[in-house]
Parts: sequence; structure tokens; C-alpha cells
Amino acid sequence: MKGYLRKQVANKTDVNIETLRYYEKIQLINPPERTEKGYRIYPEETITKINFIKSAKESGFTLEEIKTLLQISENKSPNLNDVSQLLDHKIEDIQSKIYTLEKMKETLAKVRLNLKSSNTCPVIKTYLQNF
Amino acid sequence: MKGYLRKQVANKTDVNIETLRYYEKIQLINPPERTEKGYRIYPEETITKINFIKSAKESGFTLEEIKTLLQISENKSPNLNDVSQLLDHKIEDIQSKIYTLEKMKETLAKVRLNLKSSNTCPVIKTYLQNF
DNA sequence: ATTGACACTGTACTATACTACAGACTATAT
DNA sequence: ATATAGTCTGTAGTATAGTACAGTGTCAAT
Repeated sequence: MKGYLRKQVANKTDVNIETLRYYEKIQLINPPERTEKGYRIYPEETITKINFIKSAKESGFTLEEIKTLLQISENKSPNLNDVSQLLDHKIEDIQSKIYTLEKMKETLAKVRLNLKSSNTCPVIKTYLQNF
Repeated sequence: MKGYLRKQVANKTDVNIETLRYYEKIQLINPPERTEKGYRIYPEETITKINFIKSAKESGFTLEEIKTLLQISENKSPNLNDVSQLLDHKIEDIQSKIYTLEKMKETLAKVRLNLKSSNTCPVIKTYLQNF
């Protein structure tokens, strides 16, 4: 019987043990196999998936969007054209997030540079001019 | 009396009119000036700020984090060393978000490439190998 | 055989981030 | 003068994403 129990998955991925049940409920992860006595046995894949979900969440995707991303990647959508369109859309989405983050990074780097030289000048001006 | 009424700000930034009051309540934006009769008059700066908040939210920052980002940029923190450290931390944060997004983009691009060639092969494998 | 750590279910509670609404006032246009 | 569109306040309700807990069962070690 290879695989992980709830607690083990929770530890390995550093999420709350209840979160796994929640993700199963909203169908973000597949219901895992069960032992005779009804214990969930998660495959290795679940670990990878949870880690992906964590990353995607941090990058501002909702669980609903992540579900879509996973469906795309698993090629579960019925129509190939739909998938293609969705993919393009998601890729654009991601690109624009990257762009925003890069602007933010630049701005904060500038703020840091100016920190010691002038704490009288309201740095927000430097900052806001970028948005 | 230059500035914008609530509705105007809401329209310009495409947020719900009530969101402005909410952001004021949680001190994400400063309480604006009022007319004699108590109407809020928002300065141009607020528009910029709201737009920034929207971007940052999309990039996965919480309102609490955004508050910090704004405080840093406005140089409102008391201690310069604290600010410097926080800045470094935030910049790293942003960098790691960018990294994740770039991996996701690449992956989806690969999935798109493989779309027509093979819809039998579960693309999730290509996908998950990147995480 | 019993203790302790884990599992199961269902249900309830929480935090974050809004969003809506009621009841009253104000401003502008006809 | 009155209609209507916008403002004010306080308060309540919603969606998302968990998180906790009660009551019960299971397993491994002593």
C-alpha cells in the first residue's frame, strides 16, 4: 500500500490537514484511493499538485482559476479550440502579472536607493510616477 | 473645490463605490477632505493609489501587505533599518513570484504546443515535471 | 488491554475582502 | 417644487478559502 496518509501529505506540503479535505470537496484534487477501513491514501502526484496550487495561489490565482489551469494542463476540456483560447488568455494574464511585479520591484529598488540620501523628500512621488 | 466624488473615483478606477469607504476604514487610503456638507473629495493621488492597490492585489498581495508596501514607499516607517530590511524582503518576495509565474507561463506554452500533436498523452506529466 | 496518535464524518466557525441596504440628507435639472 | 441622482452613516450580508471541533473508529506500541 504505497502512498501517503493525510498527515503525511500535510507535513510534506506544509498545509493544514483539513485543507486536503477541503480541496477534495471543491474538486481541486481527485478523491484518493481508500484503505479497507476508509483511510485516504494519496499518491505522489497529490504532493506535486498541492505544491503547484500553493505557488499559483501566491501568484494571485483563485482556486477556481487554478482548477482551470489544472484542467487545461490535464487536457480535460472537451473542445480543443476552447482550450487553445483559454491557454492564450491565461498566458496573457500571467504576462501582465509579471509586468506589474517587475514595475513594483523596480520601484522598491529605487526607494531603497533613495532611502539614505533623502528621508525628507516623500518617496511616494518617485513611486507613484511609475503607476 | 478640485477633486473627485466617490462615484467619480469608482468610475475612474472601476471599483465598487463602497470599496472606497472600506479602504478608508482599514486605513489603506487616507480619509479625504470633506465639503461643508460632509461629502468626500478625493485627490488625484487616490486614483493612482487605487490603481496600484488593484495591481498589487492581482499579483497576490493581501491588503495588509499592500498597506506595508505603501508605507514603505511613503517612507512612513520610523526606523530606517527596518525599512531597508522590509524592502529587501519584499523585493525577494516579488522576485520569487516572478519566477513562479515565468515557470507557469513556460509550462502553459509547452502545453499549447503539444495540444494538436497529442491529446492522448496526459499533458499533466509535461506540466508537473516543471514543479 | 490500554494509551496515544492518527483517521473518519458532519458541522460550525473564522478571516479577508468586499457589497448591499436602510433611512436620511443634498444637489441639479426641469 | 419636485424628481432623481448622488451623498452620508451604520449595519448586515456574501464569497472565498480555509480551520476547528465533536463524536467515533483504527492502529501500533507498551
